[in-house]
Amino acid sequence: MKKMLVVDGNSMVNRAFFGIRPLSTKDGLPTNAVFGFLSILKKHLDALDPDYRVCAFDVHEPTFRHLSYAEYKGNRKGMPDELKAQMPYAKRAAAALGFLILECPGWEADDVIGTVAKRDDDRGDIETYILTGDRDSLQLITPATTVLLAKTKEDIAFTPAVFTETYGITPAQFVDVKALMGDSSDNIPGVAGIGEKTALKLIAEVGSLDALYAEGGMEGQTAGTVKKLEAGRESAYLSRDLAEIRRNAPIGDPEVLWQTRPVDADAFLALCGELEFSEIVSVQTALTTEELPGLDGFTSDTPVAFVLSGEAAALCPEEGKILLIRYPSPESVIAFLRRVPVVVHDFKTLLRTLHIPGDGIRCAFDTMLAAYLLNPGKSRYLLPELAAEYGLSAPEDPAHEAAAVYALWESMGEALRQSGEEQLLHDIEIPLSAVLSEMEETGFRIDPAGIRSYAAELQKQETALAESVWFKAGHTFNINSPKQLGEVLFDELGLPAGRKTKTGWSTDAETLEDLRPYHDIIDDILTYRQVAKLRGTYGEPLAAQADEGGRIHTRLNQTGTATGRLASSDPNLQNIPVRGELGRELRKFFIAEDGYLLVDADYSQIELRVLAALAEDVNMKRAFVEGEDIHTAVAAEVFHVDPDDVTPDLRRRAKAVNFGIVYGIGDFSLAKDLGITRRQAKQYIENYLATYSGVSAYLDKTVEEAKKNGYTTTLFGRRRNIPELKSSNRNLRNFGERVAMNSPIQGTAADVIKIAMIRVNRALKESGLDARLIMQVHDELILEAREDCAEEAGELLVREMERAVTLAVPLTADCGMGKTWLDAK
DNA sequence: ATGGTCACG
DNA sequence: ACGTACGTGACCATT
Repeated sequence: MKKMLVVDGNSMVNRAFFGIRPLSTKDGLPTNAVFGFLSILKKHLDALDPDYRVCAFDVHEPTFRHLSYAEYKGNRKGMPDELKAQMPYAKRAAAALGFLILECPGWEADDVIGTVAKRDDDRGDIETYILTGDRDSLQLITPATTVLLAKTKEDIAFTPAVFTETYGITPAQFVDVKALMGDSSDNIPGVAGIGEKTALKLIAEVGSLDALYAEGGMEGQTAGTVKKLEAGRESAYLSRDLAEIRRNAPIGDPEVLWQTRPVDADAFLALCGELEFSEIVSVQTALTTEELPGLDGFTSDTPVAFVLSGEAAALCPEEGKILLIRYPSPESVIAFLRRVPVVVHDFKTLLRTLHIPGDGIRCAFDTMLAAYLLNPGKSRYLLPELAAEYGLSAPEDPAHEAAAVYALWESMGEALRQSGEEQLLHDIEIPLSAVLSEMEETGFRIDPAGIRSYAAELQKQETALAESVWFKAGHTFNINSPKQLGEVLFDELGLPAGRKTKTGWSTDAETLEDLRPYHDIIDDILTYRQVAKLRGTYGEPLAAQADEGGRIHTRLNQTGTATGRLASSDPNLQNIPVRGELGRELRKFFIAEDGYLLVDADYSQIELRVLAALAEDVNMKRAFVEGEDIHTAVAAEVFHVDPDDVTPDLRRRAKAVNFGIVYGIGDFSLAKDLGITRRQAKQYIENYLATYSGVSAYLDKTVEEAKKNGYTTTLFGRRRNIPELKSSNRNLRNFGERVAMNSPIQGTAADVIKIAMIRVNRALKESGLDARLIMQVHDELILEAREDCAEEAGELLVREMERAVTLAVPLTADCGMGKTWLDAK
C-alpha cells in the first residue's frame, strides 16, 4: 500500500498563525505562520513518510456559495493582513517539500480534499491521511482514509473505529448530524433548537435524516423535539446540502496526484533565506560549502555529534550548541561526512540509510556500540533510554538527540576507559560496523523459484504426513499444537508421558524419540515436524524476502548477543539447515551471481583453540601445535588408549566432552547427551580435568574472578556482566558459573572473527580483486568472488583469517568454493 | 506477550 | 532435595 498525505493548507496555516508568537523579518514581513506550518509539515512527513503529498488551498479568502460577500463579511472576520501576506510563502514552502499544490477556483479546500480522497479510495491501493483542523472533514473517513484532526496539544487519528467510538455514529452519518445541529462558523443554519447532543442521539437512533423525516420516523421523541424538527425540515435539508463535502471538484488529471515529488532543497533554501530562518540557512550552507560559519575554531579534525533522522540532520559541535538542517540533500550529508569526523548513535544504520560504504568516513565514537560494550546484556540500545541512564533529559527532536549524543560521548568515553574497552570500540566494533553495513547492503543471492518449488514439494509431503497422523490418531487435530498433540499421545493413545513443561507434557523431538517403539504414529509426527519446519521457516518466507535481483539482505545485529557474537535476522541466515539431509538441500538455492563463485572458509575448532590459549594448557596446546585431531587426542587421553586405537565411537564421546567443557560442564547433561550413567560421565570429566590440568585451573580461576568482579572478560577485554553469580537461587548461581566459563571462550572467538572480517574486507579492497564479503556464521566467512578471482580471494580469505590474531596455538581455516552454498562448504 | 519447538554455531 | 551445557532467531499456538 502506498501512503498519501493530504493537507488542508488554509486550516493548518491558520492554526500556525494563531498558535505561534509573532515573528518577522527585519523588513517587517510576518513569518510566524510559515514557520509553524513548516514545523507541522515536517512533523507529519517524519511520522508518516508518505509516498504522495498533496496540499489544498482555498483560492481566495473562504467564501460561502450560498452567501453574498456582504453576508459573508457580516459573519466572519476577514483573514488578517499579517496572515494573508504569508500565504504565498506557505504555498512555496509546501511545494519545496514535495507537495502538489491544489487550488480550485469556486471550490473550497474541503471539496478538493474530498475529491482527492475519493480518487484514492477508488484506486484501492492507497492509504490516505487528511491533515486538517476542521471537524467537517470527518465525514470523509473511510477504511482507507484517516483524518488526522489537529488539536492544540496533539493530533487525533480518526479511523472509522475511532470515529464511531467517539460519536456513536458512522462517518457517513456525520453530515446528517450537521444538518440538524448546524454550524454557526460555517453559516449552516441546521434546525433551530437542536444542538449537537440531540442531533447525535437522533441520528444514532433513527439512522439518517431521511429516516427521521419519513413516516413515523419521529415516534418516541418528545413533543418539543418533534415540533422543532417539523418546523426546521426545509432548513435541515438545505443544511445537509451545505454541509456535505463535494467530491467532484475539477482538480485535473488524476495521475498527477500519484506522482512522487522530491524535496527541492534549492527552493527550500531560497525560501528560508528570504524569510530569514537563519538557523536553518546557516547550517544548510555549512553542509554545502567548505566552511561551517558561526562555529569558532572548528576544525575538520574535531568530531561533531551527528544525527540523521527522517528528513533532518542535526549537529552538536560543542556543549550547548545545536544546529538543525531540515531536508539536506543526501549528497550534502555525504560530503559533510567525508570532511568532518562524527560521533553518532548507530553508525551502521547511518551508512545503510545513505547507501554508502564506510571508506573515508571517520566515525570517532558510536554511543550505541559503546553502550553495548559497557553492558552487552540488554535487549536494545535506544538513544532516549541511554540518555535517561546518564541523567539526561529525553531528546525529543533530532537537534536534541545530537546534543544527547555529544553529552554521552563525554561520559561514555570515560566509562569505557574505566572498563578498558576503549580499544575494542575503536579498533574492532566501529570498523566492523562499516563492514557489516556493506555486507547487509550487498546481500546474498538466492534462487527464489528454486526455493518455491522445494517448498511446494515439502507442502505435499506435509499434507500426506498430516493425513497419516490423523488416520492413526482416529481424528483430525492440530499437530502443531503441543497441547493437542499431548492429548492425543498421552490421553487417547495412552503412551507413557515423559518430561513436563510449564504448560503440559513435553512433546519435543527428544521425548518423541523414546516413544518410537510404542506406536508408529511417532515416526510420522517427527517427519511431519521436520518437513513443516523446513517449509514454514525456510521455504516461502525466504523466497518472499528476495529483492528484484534475487538477493536477500539479512540484518547483522552487532548489539544482539551477550557474548560479543553477531546475530542475524530478517531473515536469520545463521541458522540455515546443514545437519540434516533434507534441510541441507536448501543450501543449493543460496547461490553466487552469474559469473561469480561463493568462497567459504571456516575456522577449525576455534573455541577449543581459544580455550587452549586462554588456559595456557601445555597438553592441549601441544595437540594443536602438532596438528592433531583434537577429539581423537582427547579420546586417547580420557579413555587411556593409544591414539591409533581411538574408535569413531570413542572420538564421538570425546567430542561431547569437549563441547561440555566449553559450555561449563555438568555430569548430568553429559550423561544425557551420551546416554551413559551419571557416574560414568563424572569419571570422563574427572579424567579430562586431570589430563588438562591447565584447563581445570583456568576454569576455576575464571569463575572465581567473575564472582569477585561481577563480570568476565575476553582476551581483547570485552566484558560481560554476570549478576546471576550473586543470586541467592542456587540454580541461577550455577547458571552464572557456567556462563562465566563459556563467555570468555565464545567471546574471544567472536573477537577473533571480527578482527578477521575487518582484515579480509581491507585486504580485498587493497587487492583490487572482484570479491566481497557477504556473510558470517560465527566461525565461517563467505565471499562472493568473480570466477577468475575466486582462487586468489580464497587464499586471501584463509590467510587473513589465520593471521587475524596470534595465539599460543595456530589458527587454521578450511576453504571451499562453488556456485552454491552447498558446494562451497 | 509468552512458551514450546527447532534451525544454526 | 533440587535441577541440570553456551549463544542465537523464526514460527506456531495460546493467552
